[in-house]
Amino acid sequence: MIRNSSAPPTSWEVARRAGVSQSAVSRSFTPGASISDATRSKVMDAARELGYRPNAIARSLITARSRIIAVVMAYLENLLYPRVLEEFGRRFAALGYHLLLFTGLKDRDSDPVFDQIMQYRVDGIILASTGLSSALAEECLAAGVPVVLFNRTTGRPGVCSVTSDNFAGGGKLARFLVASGHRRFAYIAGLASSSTNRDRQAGFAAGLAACGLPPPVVQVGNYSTQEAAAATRALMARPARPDAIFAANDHMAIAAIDTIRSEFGLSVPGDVSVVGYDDVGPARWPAYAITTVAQPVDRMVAETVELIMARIEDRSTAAESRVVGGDLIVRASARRPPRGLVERDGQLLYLGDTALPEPRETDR
Amino acid sequence: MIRNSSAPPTSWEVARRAGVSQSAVSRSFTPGASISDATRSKVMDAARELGYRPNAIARSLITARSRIIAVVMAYLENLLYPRVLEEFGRRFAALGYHLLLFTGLKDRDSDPVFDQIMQYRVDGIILASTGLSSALAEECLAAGVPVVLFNRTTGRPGVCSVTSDNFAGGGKLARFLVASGHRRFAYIAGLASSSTNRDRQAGFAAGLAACGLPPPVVQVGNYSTQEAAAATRALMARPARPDAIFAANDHMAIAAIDTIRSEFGLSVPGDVSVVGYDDVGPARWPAYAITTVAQPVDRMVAETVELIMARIEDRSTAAESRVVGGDLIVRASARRPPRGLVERDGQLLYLGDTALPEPRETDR
DNA sequence: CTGAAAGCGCTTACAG
DNA sequence: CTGAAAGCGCTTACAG
Repeated sequence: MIRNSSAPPTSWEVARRAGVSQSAVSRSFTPGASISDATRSKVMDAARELGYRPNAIARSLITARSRIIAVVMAYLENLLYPRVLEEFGRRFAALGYHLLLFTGLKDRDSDPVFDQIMQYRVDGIILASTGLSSALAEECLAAGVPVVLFNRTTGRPGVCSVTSDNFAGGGKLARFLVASGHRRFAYIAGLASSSTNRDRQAGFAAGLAACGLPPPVVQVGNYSTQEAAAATRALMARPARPDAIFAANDHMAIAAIDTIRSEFGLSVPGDVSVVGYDDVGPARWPAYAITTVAQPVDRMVAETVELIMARIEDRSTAAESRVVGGDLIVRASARRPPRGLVERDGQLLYLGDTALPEPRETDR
Repeated sequence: MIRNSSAPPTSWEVARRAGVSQSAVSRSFTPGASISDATRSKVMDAARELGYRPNAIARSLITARSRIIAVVMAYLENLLYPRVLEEFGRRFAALGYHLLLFTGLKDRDSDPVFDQIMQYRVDGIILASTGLSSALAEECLAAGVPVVLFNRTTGRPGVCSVTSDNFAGGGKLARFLVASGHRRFAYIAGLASSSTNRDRQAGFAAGLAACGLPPPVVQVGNYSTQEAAAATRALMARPARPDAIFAANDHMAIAAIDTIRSEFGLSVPGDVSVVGYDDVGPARWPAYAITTVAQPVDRMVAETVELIMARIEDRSTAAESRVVGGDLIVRASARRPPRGLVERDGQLLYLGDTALPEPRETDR
């Protein structure tokens, strides 16, 4: 590999060495371009000798396609998101797209972040774990850049989103806990600004209502370990201690279980049942064994990629909200109901009890 | 905001609207460029009206600086890496740099990944969690792109790296366990190709040797939950069951603890002590409370950023390997020694026992 | 199939 | 301080 300077070689240098035009070099690296085998192989030889790689930046400029997708994922502490990120990495790599990651941001102003994203002329934007979702989505819409909200929705129509069926999931958990004989229900809420949190809570309350029960006592955990622990303390200090706690995600359910066991010396599920949402890795660890509603990450990522790619192909494609279902996976953090359990693929699922009423969206 | 077409406005359009030259527009967006306040404010007004943002792609092409850093992080399952990623995001954003993330890759060939990275003409590369480190580092070196290995080293001199002092950490754990009266030592190894794993093991063995003890029994866990569980089973099935297990990282220590408790019905640390490495979030969860050596993530990230930026400024800067120390944090997963414990910042640390010999690098 | 040429949207000497 | 112009490294009609 011969290199005359420290700068990477250009298509002109390859052209000179191969004895062809610069256009021929470009065509050799463009799948489907009209070029003879003989020319292409001369070019490829020269390219190899020089260590040439097409400059994606220059290509982006002329084609107005960067093949870069911005992913905004402010917080990675909840293991759901790292898993999601890996899956996005895999899928987009297979399509020849790359990920520009915006993480570790404090939730202040959305404008600077958005400016950065737009300056790189990304082909699409995925908004996952961020308090900025709504504001950013708004700006993307105005700028005409394809955007998909992942694991959240916004009131604004015209914005694509992919979520699991949080309302139904909350309802399933309510019926599961009622069927297991619990009587005093509590909910540890996530961020108030999160649609996912609101839907889970609404579904939970609707599920209880359908069974003739009042809404749960609510304490706010804001998806944070510290705040969820504090919320648990507040709940456990009540005169009428709850016997079933639904934490808006597994990450907070872990904090709740730890707090109940280590600070109150009580047993989970002996004294109080705790259920979560997501089915992240630690939910499966024997120390927690959380009964939870699974979010089908692979499926959700696949749908998101599909929505983004369709809108990159054709920007006028109408907005769409995809909702995918998730199973209630029964483990050991909550007392179990006498019936309705089914084993599938080595996992115990709760499919419901026909004796119990099913809440509907209209109950919301 | 007026927009005539769907394409974002260019500096020419801003120039026309502001009644100045295109150069003036460019200068208005270049900090330190020579431009009058009057002209700049005319330009800024026009830019705001049109929704103009400089095209970073075009800028990159002409300046030969993309302000993009590639981060290769194949696996995010170990929570250390998401935390590291967030910190990189924060620090590079503050410097006006962006992260192109390569994750979710299977460890096959390094070439395709490297090709992708190079096509975007990134200004620097950080190689963190990947089996491809050595091969990729080699290619970066050949291509003259600044590269820093994070949490690993390569035999090759000339490659920058940032690690914690894994050898010393392994030694500290050995002395800690010896001082606590353990006699039968085991090591659950990470990937054989990982320098971090090798250093921890070497330090552990050297620490034991300095106390006149033989090397630990070794089973390989390859940093995987499944394999670490299998390794634990193999260790616990031995006639002379170990009374102290050092898992090469916390992620595997968790699997070991779960396996010992749930499959063997034994107590940690009552029947067997388990120690780890990293001090990731779950190590602090009461259910595990892992005694572990902390990796000072913020410090390691800061050093990495410093190394990368210095080499972006001046490519001829000589390679450097930075090693930062980490404390042994004492929690409840291992029996404690009678002395040498000190409380600092609300954490219990093991500072060593002067009665015990300290292993040295030369013992390796 | 091939090459000469225009142009993507900027930055930056250069001359005034 | 300002503008005209060259040029970054490509893609892609256009003409042959």
